[in-house]
Amino acid sequence: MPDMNLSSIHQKFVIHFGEMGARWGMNRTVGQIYAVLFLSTEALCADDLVAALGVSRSNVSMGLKELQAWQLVRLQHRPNDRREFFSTPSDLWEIVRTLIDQRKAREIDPTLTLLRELQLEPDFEQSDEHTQQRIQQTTDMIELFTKWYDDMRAIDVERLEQLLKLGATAQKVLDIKDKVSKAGRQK
Amino acid sequence: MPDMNLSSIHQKFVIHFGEMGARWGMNRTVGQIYAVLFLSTEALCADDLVAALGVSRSNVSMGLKELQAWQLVRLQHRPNDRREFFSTPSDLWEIVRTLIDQRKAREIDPTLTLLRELQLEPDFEQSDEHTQQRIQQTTDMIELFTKWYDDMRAIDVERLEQLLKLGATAQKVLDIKDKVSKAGRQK
DNA sequence: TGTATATTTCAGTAATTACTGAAAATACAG
DNA sequence: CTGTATTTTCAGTAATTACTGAAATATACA
Repeated sequence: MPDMNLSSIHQKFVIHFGEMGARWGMNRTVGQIYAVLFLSTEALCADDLVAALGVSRSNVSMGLKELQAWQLVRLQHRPNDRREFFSTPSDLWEIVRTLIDQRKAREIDPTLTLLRELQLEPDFEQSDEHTQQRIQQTTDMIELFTKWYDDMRAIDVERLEQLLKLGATAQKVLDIKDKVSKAGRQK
Repeated sequence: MPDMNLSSIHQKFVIHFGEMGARWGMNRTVGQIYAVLFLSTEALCADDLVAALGVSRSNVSMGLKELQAWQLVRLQHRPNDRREFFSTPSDLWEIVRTLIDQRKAREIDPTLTLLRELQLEPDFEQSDEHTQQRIQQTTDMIELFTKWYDDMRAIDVERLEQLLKLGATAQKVLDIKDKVSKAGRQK
């Protein structure tokens, strides 16, 4: 990182998210571009990012393309300026949702597709019990998680936050519900 | 993949998890080793994996080391046999928990540490409002998720499964709880 | 249309990561 | 100890991925 005319805080944040980005299927530069945009008060153009990060213009261009593919950045224009300016959604929940959606689409969904295909193959029934079980278990678990996630996606942020905060307490509430319905059935 | 004397089902599964492994901070071979162990009825030794995957002995050795670091495989010995045999936990929930724990420890926890450090820096107060907010928001969100996950970790699998299956329904139950407690307060 | 500005593409190169084979270390039975 | 089976280490190499600069393309508008 040669340049980086960023404050100490920004610099540390950007470097960290560069490293993290690398673990998340993006690369360091992509992570860093995102971090700069995330902390920036206003939308930035490609050259701003070149200045901030000290990487080549073409690298920034490719990085922005990738971030657009992930739907993690917004593109906007200014009057009398033909440059493109980029920003991140101000709502962090939206960012997190997008991230999960994208990773789900790239990793979970193809896996689920494969697992279902395997179960339909003629060989499947002939494979050993254990293999069948493993594939079934995995399918079931992914379906459980994805259905749950779809549900969570649908409810509004405030309630979702409430629900997450409750954590294990929720379980206690459900126990009560359970007892009540059992009692109902016994009548 | 030269060798692979695996059934068609196993082969497809193994190749897929190899590709996925690569996106998950492991590499292809590590993913493939894991997949073979996951589907195997019995524990396997390093040479079994060499035979199954057609990669070098040293590659398998390194892969197994990494899987042990992730705590994703179990090591066991057989009487009158010096070799080490490896297997995966039979309980898929345990595997998933380990995976989440490990990724949390490698990605989330260091990020949280950094964010907290940034907030303690003298520069923090001087940075612009937006930056402060972003860092605060991110910290809060990570804390929300990690606390929720800790809660979920603590409850037993059966109830967790029940809770996940409820999904958005849980929210309705909580609404009722909410109304009840409000009514109580009004008394 | 031409020109200035902005963005993208891409071949070449740099950097990183993965893999191998050979040698070294370890474990253990006799 | 000695010999043998097993695992690990590591230097060298292969493969992959990231990055750059230059050229090509696109865009706006005079």
